[in-house]
Order: sequence, then C-alpha cells, then structure tokens
Amino acid sequence: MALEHAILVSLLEQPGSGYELARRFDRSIGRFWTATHQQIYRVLRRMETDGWIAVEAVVQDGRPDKKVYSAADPGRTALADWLREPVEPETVRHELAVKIRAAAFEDPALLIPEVERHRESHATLLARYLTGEQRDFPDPAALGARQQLQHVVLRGGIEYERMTLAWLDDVLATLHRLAD
Amino acid sequence: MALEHAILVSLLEQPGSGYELARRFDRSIGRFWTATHQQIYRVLRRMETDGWIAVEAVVQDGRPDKKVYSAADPGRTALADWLREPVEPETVRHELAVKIRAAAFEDPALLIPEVERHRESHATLLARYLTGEQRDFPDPAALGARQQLQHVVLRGGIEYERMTLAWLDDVLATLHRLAD
DNA sequence: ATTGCCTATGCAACTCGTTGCATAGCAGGA
DNA sequence: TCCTGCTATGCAACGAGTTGCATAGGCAAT
Repeated sequence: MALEHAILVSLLEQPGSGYELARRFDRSIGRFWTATHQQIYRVLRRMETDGWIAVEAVVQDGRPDKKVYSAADPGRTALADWLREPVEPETVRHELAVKIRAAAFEDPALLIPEVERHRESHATLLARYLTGEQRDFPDPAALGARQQLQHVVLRGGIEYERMTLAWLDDVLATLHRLAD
Repeated sequence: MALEHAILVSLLEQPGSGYELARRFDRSIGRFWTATHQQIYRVLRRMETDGWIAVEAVVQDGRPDKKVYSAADPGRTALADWLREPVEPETVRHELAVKIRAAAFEDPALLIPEVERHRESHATLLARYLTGEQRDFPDPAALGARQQLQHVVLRGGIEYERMTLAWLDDVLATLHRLAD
C-alpha cells in the first residue's frame, strides 16, 4: 500500500491539512497516485493513531478550523523501510484500450469522438505540465536534490502524455481507415 | 466498471473457461486490464445470472471438467451501450514515482538497484511485445478490422514500454548525478 | 434574497480487488 | 516415491476505493 507513503512524502515536502492534501492529490501528486478526500481523511486518522504523523489544530477566522498534519519520526522510519523494500512494476488500467478492442464487434467509427475527447484531455494536461515545468524548474542546472527528483518525475508525466498523444493519433488514423 | 466488458470482449474474440480467461488476462489483455482468477470467477457468475453470457459444461478426460462461457445477445447489447458511453481518461498509479520523490528524504542512491530492476522488467516486456507483434501481425497491410484494432492496442503497449525505458534511464542518470 | 461555490471534516454503505486456503486428479522429474 | 506443478473452480475474510450525504460558515455574483 502506497497511499500512506504518498501522504508522508507530501507532508515531508510541506505539512498540511487533509483538505490541502486532497487538493495536492488533485494536482501534482495525483499525476501518479490518485486519492479522494475520504481515503485521505481515513488514512490520516490511522497514521495519527500509529504515531506516523503529528497533528496541530489551527483556528482560522473566516473559515473552518483545520488540523495541520506533519510527518513524525516513526513515519520517517516507516518511509525509509518502505524505500528499501522492492515494489512491483506498475500496472496500467486502460479502459479505452478495452473499448478499442470492443469496437471490432460494433461500428469502429463510433469510437472516433470518444478518442478525440481523450486526445484533447491529454493535450490539455501536457500543456499544464509544460507550463508547470517552466514555472517550477526554469533553470534545471541550479536545482537542489529534492527539486531534481521532483523534476524527473514531472518529466515522466510529460513523456507519458506525449507518448499517449502520438498513440491516440495512431488510433484515430486506424479508426478512420476502418471507417472508409 | 470495465471488467465485465473486458471479459465480454475476450469471450467474443474467443469463448473460454474462467481459467482460460485468467490466463489471457495474465498475458494479452492484462497489458491494459489486470484481474485475478477470483475476480474473474465472481464476475462470470454475475454475468451468467444477468444473462450476458451462456455457459456450457465440457467434460474433459485427464483433467478437471470446465465451464466454457460465450457472449450472449444481452451481453453484446450491454457492450454496445457501454461503447456509446464516455469513459474517463485513465489514471496512472505509479508507486515508483512516489518512491522517487520519497528518496529526497533518504539516500537517493538507495533507489538505484530498484530502478534497475524495473528497467529490466520493462525491457523484458518490450521484447515480448515485439516478438508477439512479429508473430501475430507479420504483414500489417493484410489485416482484418479486428486484427488492426488489436494491433493498434499492442502498438500502444510497445510505445508505453519504450517511453518508460527512456524515462527510467533519465531517472537513473539523475540518481547517479545526486550520488556523486 | 437566493443561489452557488469554497473551505474543512466526517459517517455510512457499498463495490472492487487481494490473499490465503481448499479440493482434486494427472503428469513429470529427482 | 515424493514433490512439484498444471488444470480447474471456489469459499471466506479482509483491505482498498467510491459514492452519496451531512454539517457549517463565508464569499461573490445575480
């Protein structure tokens, strides 16, 4: 299970509340690990009981109070242990690929708008990544270790989106060929 | 939920038992949709109750009897309906990426053997895909619709593995730089 | 004024997915 | 001969993840 560890990393990078974590998961971390606020709140409570994280109640005015979490020593130890354990290579779950094979038993042209939608959403994401790269890593030569590691993960996201866009073009060409 | 649909596609391509489906999911379909035999048996029973698939008991000698499933009309209809519904763009769950960001809080060099293991496993998979492509699609110009769609999905897998390999090299270079 | 959105946390119920185990006959090798 | 491994199906229990809903104050726009 990596949700605990993803949360720990996020809290080490920057302490925050469950709500803030949920938003980070919607943005940066969610590129490679998704989680809803429900999951996050539940896991935070478990991690707190286990002593992995410390909590501090923060009174705000104009908005609801929040609980700011930060990584505690046992959490860091757990993270270090996990880093030493091998993890399985990731598995992909690609619903669109199922659909493409399914299209052989229906009209393949039916899929064209769907693939185009996907293409657009990947193009948008790629554009966001590239903007973020410009903003956060303008001078790659002058980065600390943490930034270099964040950057290489972002480059992975960028290359994934580029590859996916090219593949979706390939898919569209195939579907058009079959529709003629 | 796409497991039902993935199973339907697989049964349309070729009827088979739960066991055979599980093996197909380990090989070809598992590239983009994984499932254990437990999940498959459970879903098959549900699909049978719903009338999506038909079952025929086959007595074998020298090995246990099996139940051979095939797609029924209501299943085909359900698949056609699903094809017309939009699906969400896939989400990636990349544990290694979490580890890479976590490495900033430990010794980054620790990750090198792990990344190399992943690199090797992706290289092996790519080799298998390429061999399979040679075997199943030797003459891309002479393929029917079904084969063309299967082929474009396989090309997606191939490009994914190529991209991942290049990225893992990038990660290794970054880790080595940080270790100096 | 009302509507809708944002911050912030949480419960309850559900489905999906994993893990460990069980059965059972047959084949092949040490 | 025993052990391992393959075919074939399944139960039981658990853990992960999703969905719908609830509360509650503040802010901005219509």
